[in-house]
Amino acid sequence: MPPTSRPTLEDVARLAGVSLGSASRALSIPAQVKPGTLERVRRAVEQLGYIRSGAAQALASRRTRTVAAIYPTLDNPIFAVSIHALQRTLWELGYQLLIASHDYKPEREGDVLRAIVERGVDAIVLVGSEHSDEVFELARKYELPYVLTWSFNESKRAQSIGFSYYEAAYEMASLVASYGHTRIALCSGIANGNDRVRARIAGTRAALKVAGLELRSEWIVEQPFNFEGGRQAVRHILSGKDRPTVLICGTDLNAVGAIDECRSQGIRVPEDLSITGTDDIELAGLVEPKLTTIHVPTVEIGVRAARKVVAMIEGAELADELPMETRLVVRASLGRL
Amino acid sequence: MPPTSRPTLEDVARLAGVSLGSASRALSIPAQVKPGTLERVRRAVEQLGYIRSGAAQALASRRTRTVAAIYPTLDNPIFAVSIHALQRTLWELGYQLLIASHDYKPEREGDVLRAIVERGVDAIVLVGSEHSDEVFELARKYELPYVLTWSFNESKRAQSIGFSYYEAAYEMASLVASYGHTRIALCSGIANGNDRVRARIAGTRAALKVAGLELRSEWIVEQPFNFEGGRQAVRHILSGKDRPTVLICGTDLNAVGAIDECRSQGIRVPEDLSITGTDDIELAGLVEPKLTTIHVPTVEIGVRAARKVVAMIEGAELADELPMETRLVVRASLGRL
DNA sequence: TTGAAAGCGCTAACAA
DNA sequence: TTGTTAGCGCTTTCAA
Repeated sequence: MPPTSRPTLEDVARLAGVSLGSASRALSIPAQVKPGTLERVRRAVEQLGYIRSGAAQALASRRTRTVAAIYPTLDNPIFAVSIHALQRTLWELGYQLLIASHDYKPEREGDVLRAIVERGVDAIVLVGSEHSDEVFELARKYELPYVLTWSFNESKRAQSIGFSYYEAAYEMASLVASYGHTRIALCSGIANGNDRVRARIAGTRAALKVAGLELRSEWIVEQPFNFEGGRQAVRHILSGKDRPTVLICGTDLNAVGAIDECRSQGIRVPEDLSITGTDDIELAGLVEPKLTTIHVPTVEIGVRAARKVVAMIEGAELADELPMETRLVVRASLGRL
Repeated sequence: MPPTSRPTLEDVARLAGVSLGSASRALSIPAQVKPGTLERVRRAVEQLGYIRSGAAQALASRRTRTVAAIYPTLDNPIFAVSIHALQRTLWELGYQLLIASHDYKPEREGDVLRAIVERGVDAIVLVGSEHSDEVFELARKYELPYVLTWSFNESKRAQSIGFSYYEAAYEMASLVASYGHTRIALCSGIANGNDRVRARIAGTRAALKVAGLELRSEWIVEQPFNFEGGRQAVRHILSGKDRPTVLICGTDLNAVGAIDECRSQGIRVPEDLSITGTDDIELAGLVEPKLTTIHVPTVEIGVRAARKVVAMIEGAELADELPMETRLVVRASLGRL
């Protein structure tokens, strides 16, 4: 017979014949409670099917045991995989994940964060290192620990878990140059409010400069990170009178879309146009031709972000993070000239 | 100068020169407050940078304005897209999304739900109609409204938002039979604890029966819903002495994996083996050959689940749901015999 | 190790 | 329309 309304800790204490305080301690700090008492509380909990009230607990303890994450979007596979790892790891550590997105509209992030703060969380996970002042102020004001993910930054002011987009882009551009390409286009993603995109452009440009090459501004194509963005990029570079021999894409999604557009326009990859990606999603090894890309530690970012953020909440000693490794994956979509 | 600690409603009331009650009402039910009072409260809120405490609000009002969703996994694109829509719609309706997964281990779902109930949410979104008794009991005991998504079921006992997997599978199998295939294999997904998979098998079998065909048990391959599962399915059906002429896949992910395996084994699609998918993810139109598949209302499921669940929370009148439409998408991967 | 009691910050019923 | 006040269910001193 379940009681008509949700049992409270007081019900548990009464049934167990102990005080409210002891019942609370039995659940939260069992080490401070005699085995006998513990056992009686345990039995009462079981008998009543008691479940703590998170709201009351949160109000009294000022801890919610939940972490919020704000992503640009949830439906990019790179984020979906990482979010999955984040959620699993948080779960193992005893935390829940509250999730939100701003659809690549950085200006909305403040509102989203405000709603989340109102809801109550112990810490937040953000993507990238560029956020509005409002975001950082809110975090400071409410003493919310946060970790910046995906892009690693040296600055000691914030914890970050990720890799250097600059370095990754530099490596790819160097590889492309070493294959003899001189006319190089970049499908970079949309730079506004996105530090990763800007780092990618800068890294690409730097590597080309070392090779004595130039990244022409008309060949930097800003497109969303999806298949269609890749298609558009191909259309764009084909519309000029001069044509590049390679298109470096900021995500594999763009690259796959670009390959598809080439196929429908009868352009051979890599013979007529080489295409490279970034991320090394599973699909990269499945398309024809297989994608030359950069492997990034998608799952590991989720796992480490979870651990880091929990460590911050719990006031643990924080090891200094190092930038994570990326790795060129050379496959057929990049040809030699 | 931000105050040293988070301002409370009492601080707001004091600054505005009104009572705590009025301040609360100004925020929650502004219609019951005089414009002048409202304005003073509004200014005090702004001046203090006040943000409500969700925990206190939840404790006093017994509402968290949070909805939980439990998915098998977050990194299947079909779920990622739907979750994104769910989150967006909930956000528009003023609710936050707490998200969890059980990695296709239905037996873990009870534990996950327990933790969520403890955390406190106003309602839950579940995938499929098959759940452990524990799940339904928990929902009942804590009077948690829930909606079952993806698979539509007639039963009036629960609200569901989705389509008929049986019908969808039936249509696909009918199409396949009408193309002259008689030796038909099915990569179904893993049936244990998954009503959608079982409905798919039943629907396929029923359609074939009408066509005078049989679905051989050795050609029902249970594999996870990912690329590798599709690859394995191809290996499996090639290992028998008798070979099917078509492989119907339960997800496009399987189908794409299957196509890839065929390519690496030198099997032509659809000449040597036809392959069909389910879901009509964006990728389905990008692979070679393009996938014959079933379009399912991925985004719409997320949107309607959000609306339904909020309606239930807010005690609104619930319209009867109808099964959602699916649609065959015929492309090149299915050949005629 | 335990019990008593004072909040945590808000909502909602009631009275004015 | 507003103010007053009693909780919501827990944690956490403090004393015993």
